[in-house]
Amino acid sequence: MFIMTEAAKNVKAPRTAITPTRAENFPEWYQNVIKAADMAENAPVRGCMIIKPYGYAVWENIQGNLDRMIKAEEVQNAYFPLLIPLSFIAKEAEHIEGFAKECAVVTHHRLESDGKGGLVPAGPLTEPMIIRPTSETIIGEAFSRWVQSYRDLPLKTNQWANVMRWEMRPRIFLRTSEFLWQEGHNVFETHDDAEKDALRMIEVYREFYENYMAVPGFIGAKTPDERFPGAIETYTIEAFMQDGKALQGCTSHNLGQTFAKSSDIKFLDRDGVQKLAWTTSWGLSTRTIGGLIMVHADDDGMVMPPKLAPYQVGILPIIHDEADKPKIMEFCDKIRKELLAKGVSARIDKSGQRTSDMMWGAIKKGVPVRLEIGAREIAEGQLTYTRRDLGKDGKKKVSVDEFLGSIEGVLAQMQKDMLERARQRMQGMVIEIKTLKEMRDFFAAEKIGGVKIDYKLIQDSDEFEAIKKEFSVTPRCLPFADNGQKVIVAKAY
RNA sequence: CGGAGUGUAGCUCAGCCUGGUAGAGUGCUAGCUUCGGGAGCUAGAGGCCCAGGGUUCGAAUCCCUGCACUCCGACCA
Repeated sequence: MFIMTEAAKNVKAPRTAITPTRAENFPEWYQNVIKAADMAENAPVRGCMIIKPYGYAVWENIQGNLDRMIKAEEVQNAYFPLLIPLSFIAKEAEHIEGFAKECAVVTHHRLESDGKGGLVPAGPLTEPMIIRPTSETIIGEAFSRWVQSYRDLPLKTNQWANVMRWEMRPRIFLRTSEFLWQEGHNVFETHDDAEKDALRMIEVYREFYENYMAVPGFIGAKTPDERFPGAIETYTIEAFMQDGKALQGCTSHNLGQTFAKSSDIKFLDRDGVQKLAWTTSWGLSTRTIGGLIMVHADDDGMVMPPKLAPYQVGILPIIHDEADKPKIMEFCDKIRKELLAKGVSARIDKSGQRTSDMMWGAIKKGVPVRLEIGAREIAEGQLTYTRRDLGKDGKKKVSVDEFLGSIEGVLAQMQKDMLERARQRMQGMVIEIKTLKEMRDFFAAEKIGGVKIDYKLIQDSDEFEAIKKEFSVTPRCLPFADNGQKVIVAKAY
């Protein structure tokens, strides 16, 4: 090591791939990470996004893994229509009140020339349709026909679909008017079965969040005013982003008999009596990708957890001399095939860019492991690789056999380290307090994160209402870990 | 829906105050030298200056009216 002069420092001034940095301007940093990783862009329609191949690959990995976990719960996939007759949603008072403001309405079915080169809607519909903001009502209608006997229960159905909620203030991935999700809808004989199911599904999500996303969270129940319209219980995972705001990562609702009543889902029980069924619904959306970014990305861009990465190893051919190119590319391809045989996804950068551009491209995309292969590696039989989350100091040089033998372990370790790092950060962000005075001081000091407090202290409290309003914070959840006795309060996305 | 800001090259923006017909950086294309944590030179392609109206001999620039986007609130399962 040597001591750098001031001049040398300026030349080598630390430069982040993303500007501004997280500390400088978090919302702008977030958007730039997405742009730099080439994951998505805003669409011509306000509030809608185009998910680009690299971002969509993450969604496909979320789908693939979560779908397998959902099916393990004996749930079957189906598909229900995008358009819902207005009369369906009007059936349930509380539900409609929750969604009415956000509904897009289809009122016409035909376009005609206006004689001035434009088109105008003609053919008004006798009954307007809404574009589904969620599918409880239309699935309820089907279930009322499908469910006749206790023998038809439990009925467990999931759909992967797009939904639309007209948003006042869209943010890419986090809050878009159209988004992709899965929504599960289950029907049971009893309240207890439904309650167990709602709890079971939040547990499935917890496993998914921790094991695949490497994102920890506070798992618990929503306070009554934060519940899904029509639900008797809503369970959630509240994850904490690097700016200290909470993000509801998914939800699982015990809907009681609310929707069974409005959709008339009844079954003939063993005792010959017609009974109203009990339902649940549970969902996880593309919003989760926003959380993935805000939890893991750094000032150099995205950091992909290996299990959700579009490709886990980015192979960068280092070519100094054109004559070496065929040999190097052939070697890269050989390594790629060996990785694929082990179930490790890999991609060779064939862009022909300069080394540093390929390198930074992979960094910004958050490719878990970068593998540099040049004439040197081939000559020495060694491979040079770097874990994205450790930075350049984590660069390692090992033999080909050692690399192939250890890569799965390296990826697994990275996945584990990312979760652990996120967990440490989350724990440091939420402090336990005893009084509302402390809560006021905490938010007044603009501290990063949230607080945990005795739930009783915020119930029917005018001071808490005042704090909520003044600092725009909300109760996020009553963690299971505290048996519902305590509540987490924070700003939220 | 309120407050603020911004619409000019693929992207980031300057020019506008003080009207005279289009600029920079970056990216892109080609060539050469380079290349292992952000390289340099040369040449080139690329713009209905958000839209509509007005003022003017003349508007990216001044004045109206829209529209869109961004940020901050409100709202939000």
